[in-house]
Amino acid sequence: MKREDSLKLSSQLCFPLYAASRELTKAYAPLLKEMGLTYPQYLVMMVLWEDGSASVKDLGESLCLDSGTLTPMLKKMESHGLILKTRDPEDQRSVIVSLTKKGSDFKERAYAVPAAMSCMIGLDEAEARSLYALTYKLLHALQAREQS
Amino acid sequence: MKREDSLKLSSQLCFPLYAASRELTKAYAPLLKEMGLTYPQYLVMMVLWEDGSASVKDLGESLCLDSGTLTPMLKKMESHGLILKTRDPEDQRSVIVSLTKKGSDFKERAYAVPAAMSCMIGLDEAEARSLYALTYKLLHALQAREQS
DNA sequence: TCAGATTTAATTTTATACAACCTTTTTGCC
DNA sequence: GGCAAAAAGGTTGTATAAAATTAAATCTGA
Repeated sequence: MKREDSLKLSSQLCFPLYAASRELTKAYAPLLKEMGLTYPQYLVMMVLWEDGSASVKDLGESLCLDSGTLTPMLKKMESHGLILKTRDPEDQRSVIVSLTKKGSDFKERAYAVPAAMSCMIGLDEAEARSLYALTYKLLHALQAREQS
Repeated sequence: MKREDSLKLSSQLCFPLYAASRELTKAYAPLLKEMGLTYPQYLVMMVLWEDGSASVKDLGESLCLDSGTLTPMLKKMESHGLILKTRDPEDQRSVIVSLTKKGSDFKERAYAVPAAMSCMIGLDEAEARSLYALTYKLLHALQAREQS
């Protein structure tokens, strides 16, 4: 690529990723609205549906989010009756997040979400698999960079 | 995929996209810091470096951002001396954004940014091209959905 | 054992994002 | 011309995000 093209928006790999990520969040919104969830909140719920409970640190590592984002988000989810927060008796620094009955029951309704989304992405299965692999590879490369 | 797996975080196509997008923004930050730009502001600058000037509507269409995001962002960029805002004499509704000398001069320094980023993404050229194509395909599919 | 280092959350500050709504201006259309 | 509809940008309210700082609890090595 010529130097003078390297600053064109259309040459950027990062821009469609950034834009598609935001459009995806917007596409999720109407599906999650009936459960009163936002997309990041839905991700927290997925971790909890799978693992039962998790510390704030665990959630942060799973979702690549820090406490500055999670703490206010979890506070809202708690006030909406989806989760409970308790201190770990073994280590009082750690806050354990778990599901309420309501939060747990939402799992059944949530199965409709990935089903509906798969119709919206406009990719066939091979493309979706390829995109999945590439975004994870990119994510891991960027995370490795953070250590140094 | 089995139904019970469909809500696992590791089955989601959207999550690595969402996480990688945020990690990318973080990776850009130190490169842009010396120019006092954030990643979204850098995108605005790229449009202006390429086109010279653009209305708020043009910027919104190019970057998939609405006035609720752009208006305060452009206000900051103006106060930092990077851009100018003038009303279009042809259409008083429209605000034309253009570069100051300082903003224009930053283009030379910015060539270092895509060069540095290409080393960070951990993808070879074929993978980068493939990811570019897939994210644009996804972006366009999601945008088409918005009309309906 | 106990002082310092580390870990874990919470808080604060700054900067997006987006939906919903509002104001001003322009455009159609009769 | 006159007026409804559309277009453009701004405003408000809510929800992330991330960096930097603080505070509390735990761990660790001399």
